[in-house]
Amino acid sequence: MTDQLSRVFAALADPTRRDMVARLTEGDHTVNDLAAPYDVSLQAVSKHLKVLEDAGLVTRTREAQRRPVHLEAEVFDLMTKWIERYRRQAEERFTRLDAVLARMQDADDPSSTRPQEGTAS
Amino acid sequence: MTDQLSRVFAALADPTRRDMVARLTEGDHTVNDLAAPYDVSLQAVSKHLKVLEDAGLVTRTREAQRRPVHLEAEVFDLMTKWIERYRRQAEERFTRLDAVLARMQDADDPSSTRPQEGTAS
DNA sequence: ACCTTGCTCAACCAGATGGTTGACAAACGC
DNA sequence: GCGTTTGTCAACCATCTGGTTGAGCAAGGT
Repeated sequence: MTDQLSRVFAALADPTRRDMVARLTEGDHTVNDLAAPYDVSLQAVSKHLKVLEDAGLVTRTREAQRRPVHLEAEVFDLMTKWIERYRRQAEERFTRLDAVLARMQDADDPSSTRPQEGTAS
Repeated sequence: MTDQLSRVFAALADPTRRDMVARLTEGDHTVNDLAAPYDVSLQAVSKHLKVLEDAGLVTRTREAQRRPVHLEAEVFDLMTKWIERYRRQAEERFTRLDAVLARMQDADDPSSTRPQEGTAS
């Protein structure tokens, strides 16, 4: 699971991490700040942040003794591109299938007026 | 990890499964058919399909002794919605931040370049 | 100087994941 | 009926994951 796309999907497969990302859209947060709503140790949150960081979804800088976490929203595009590509492809196929079904029904239907000949050669 | 969104993300975090989904956009495939390109046992592929099925990305029907696998592309919307929602939010904040920075620069003397993110109302 | 705050690293643990092999079921071809 | 094709189920195994606690480090506050 070395490629980034896999890491991004894996990172967002966890509800806690998704919630963190959601909250980071409001703006940067410190680790303690992020950890507050969850009923887990600070270390667990730190681990979650490492996962998000390795996926490229987040960066951590330094500011005094605090380490503000910043969302890198561009990575979303990676996913969106993948998803949209295949969804579009699936939809196109679906449309083509509809066309095929329509033609089949046309050819099959005894009451059809059959205004055209068979498959054009 | 019981919610569907988590299962969908987790399912797509594996390159083999993503490739399967990609190939299924061309149309339904049998399990053997799907397994062909990969250097793993048929059982492993069967497991991958179970993961995709549990995520709602795929359905398996029966047709003679074959079990054609069918892609359920609507589930993509679940992800797209989540992603787009937060990406939009992040971008909006980004825009607001730009506005704030512009105002700061306007108010401050150009020489003063403190990178302070003080509580702007 | 010393304590507190904010956070990470290391070690450990239970459970999930992704792979294997072996057995078996279900439907067709003969 | 019998074997073949197609695929699943079960058991096992190594590794990854998400959690824990304990130790420690870096930067301010006093």
